[in-house]
Amino acid sequence: MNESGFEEVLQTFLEEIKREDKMTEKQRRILEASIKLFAEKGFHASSTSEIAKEAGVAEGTIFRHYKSKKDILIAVVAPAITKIAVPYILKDVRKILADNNDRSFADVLARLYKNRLELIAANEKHFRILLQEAFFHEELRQALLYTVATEMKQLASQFVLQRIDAGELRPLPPEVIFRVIFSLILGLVTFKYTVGQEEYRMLDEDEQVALTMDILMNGIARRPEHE
Amino acid sequence: MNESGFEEVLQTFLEEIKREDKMTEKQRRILEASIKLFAEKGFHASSTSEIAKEAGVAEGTIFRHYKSKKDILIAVVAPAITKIAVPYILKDVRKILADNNDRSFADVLARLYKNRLELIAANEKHFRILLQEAFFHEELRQALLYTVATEMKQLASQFVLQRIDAGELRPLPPEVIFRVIFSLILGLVTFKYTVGQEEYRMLDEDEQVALTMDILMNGIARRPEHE
DNA sequence: GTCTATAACTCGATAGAC
DNA sequence: GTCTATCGAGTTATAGAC
Repeated sequence: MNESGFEEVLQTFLEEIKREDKMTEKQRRILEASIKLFAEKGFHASSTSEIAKEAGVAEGTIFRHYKSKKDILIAVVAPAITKIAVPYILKDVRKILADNNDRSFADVLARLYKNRLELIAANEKHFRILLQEAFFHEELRQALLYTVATEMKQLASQFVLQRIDAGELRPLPPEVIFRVIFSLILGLVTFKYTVGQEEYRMLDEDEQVALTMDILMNGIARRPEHE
Repeated sequence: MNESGFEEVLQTFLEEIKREDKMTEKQRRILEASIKLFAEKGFHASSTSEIAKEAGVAEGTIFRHYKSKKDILIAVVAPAITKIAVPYILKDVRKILADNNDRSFADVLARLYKNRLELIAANEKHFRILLQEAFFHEELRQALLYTVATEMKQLASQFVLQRIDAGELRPLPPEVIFRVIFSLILGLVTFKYTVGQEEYRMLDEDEQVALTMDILMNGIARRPEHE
């Protein structure tokens, strides 16, 4: 899974634009260069002169098409997020949830967790920048949240409800279950990329995921044995 | 709890410095102004001229004491984090873990969660900036992590081990339990401040905490009834 | 309080398409 | 000729630096 990296998806996106839009050649190159530079170094660290140079156009040309630098961001990067980043982020989730109806909930989730960790490891730099920019710019935050969060929640809730109906899970509010599942992956990622080095290596990643799944399914409370 | 806000703790810190340190009056004022401005608007948004103005010194004076703006950040703000922010963040945690030895684990945790949500709600702006700057500057990230994370983990692990020994919790690796507990509060906070408005209000905060505790203690798996 | 660099942004000149 | 996309030197502001 994740055979196609971010760059390839981006390429497809750019070809689509070329085909369908009535942009000039230069305008397309500005757009392309902006996405590239913003994704590489972030919005703030990319100057308009760099964008111009990368796109092979004069700096003035940029402002003929976009009235400010922020305009490039919201007019160009926000759609790119919803059209590139979001499908890319969700692609595997759909596949994993759809293809594994016969597996146990814990098993599906373990796959999902490992896949998320792989996805982030493979695109660490892009995630950093996306996170950083989302922190700064309300427009991008919304582009991300109202697509990724909403859709992921929907996918997960549906899956959870199925499993509740099947008697595999306790009948808890699905949005709470989703939040807990999401929290645990968020925590795994956070620990991996912050405290990371020292203690994270004490247990390997698979063990961390397995133990987390165990706690998610069974809780941490000791309970009286059955017999 | 949390009677004393961030500003008061800062004040105490500044008075201490005045008393004990052999800094010049101007140097102290630069430090004071830097912390104030960085905490208010963040590092990037605060210019050296603003700092100079706020401190009532010439801009040149700043560069006599610190060779660059980033120097101010790591030489002045990093210590301030470990001396102000960290004790402030940990204060209530200590109290809650120490004062509640007779209560159930779930009960203590629920108190802790509610307290953390209160702490963040009361200092939302400062947390935002701290998070943002930690994201950018390795030095601050370390100042935070290697004090907050380490100490909090130690406090929590100790508490968890007690409860494992007492037979209240399953004998799982305490660092994993800590990570899960931490993840869940991180998730609660993240949801509150992002997707927040819509669905978070469907269940009130106390209910969210209670359900999260329930899942943490008992898991989400349906199990055969005892009888 | 001056200096230098660099950021975002402007605008008159230009040149090829029709 | 005119129109429109383009160029790029120049403007203004503000940063950090000393």
